[in-house]
Amino acid sequence: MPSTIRQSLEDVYGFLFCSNLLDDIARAGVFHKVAAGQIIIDVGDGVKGIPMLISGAIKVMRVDPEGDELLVYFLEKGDSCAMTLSCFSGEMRSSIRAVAEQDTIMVNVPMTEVSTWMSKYPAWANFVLESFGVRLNEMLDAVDALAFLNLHDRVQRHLIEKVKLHGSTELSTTHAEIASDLHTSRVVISRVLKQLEKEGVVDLRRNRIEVLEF
DNA sequence: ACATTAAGTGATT
DNA sequence: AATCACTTAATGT
Repeated sequence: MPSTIRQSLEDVYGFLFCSNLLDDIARAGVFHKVAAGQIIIDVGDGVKGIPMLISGAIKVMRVDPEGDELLVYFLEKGDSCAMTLSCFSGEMRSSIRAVAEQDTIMVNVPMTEVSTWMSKYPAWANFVLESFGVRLNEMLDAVDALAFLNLHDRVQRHLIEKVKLHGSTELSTTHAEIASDLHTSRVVISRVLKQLEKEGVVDLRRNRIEVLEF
């Protein structure tokens, strides 16, 4: 078991980190297997470390006081989450909700190690800073989409994102779920999807959307 | 066959 | 683009 964990770390992060650091991660990191749909962290939860994805995908979203959600970005294999990095000093609570988009394997690195390795391993410092930057940019993309794109284009973007993420043009999702991701109502998603179907962009069936054009 | 859940649609704001 | 108030279609028991 530990050897397979060490091996998957090697597979995903080996090109970035030396074997000493990989050993440290394997030793100090806490491994989690999360089933699709499961909430990994919720608004208000204490943040105990930074997650590093081994496989699968995680949906990161904002939640309004009524409990309605808005997708911010996805995390994939090799990604880390920047929001948790802002919890460096002191006890800070999560400002986002993270849900497993697929079955996911990840390792959680405790905050204490995150900071000691910053000075010990340049590659680690680089990784942390860079992933912070990438998250920030993805967040700006999400803001842009919200501010500048009409719903039609937002839906299309979202579908393409999902296709890339799942590595398949067959998406098993519902109109209601997309509506929740984009923070709108199911009825308008159904209408937008009907429109996209007329344009030949998608093929619609119950619980299934096939993206034909992207 | 019946109940439940997903999706389609016209009308209204 | 949102909401209401249905209708229709697909699926599970």
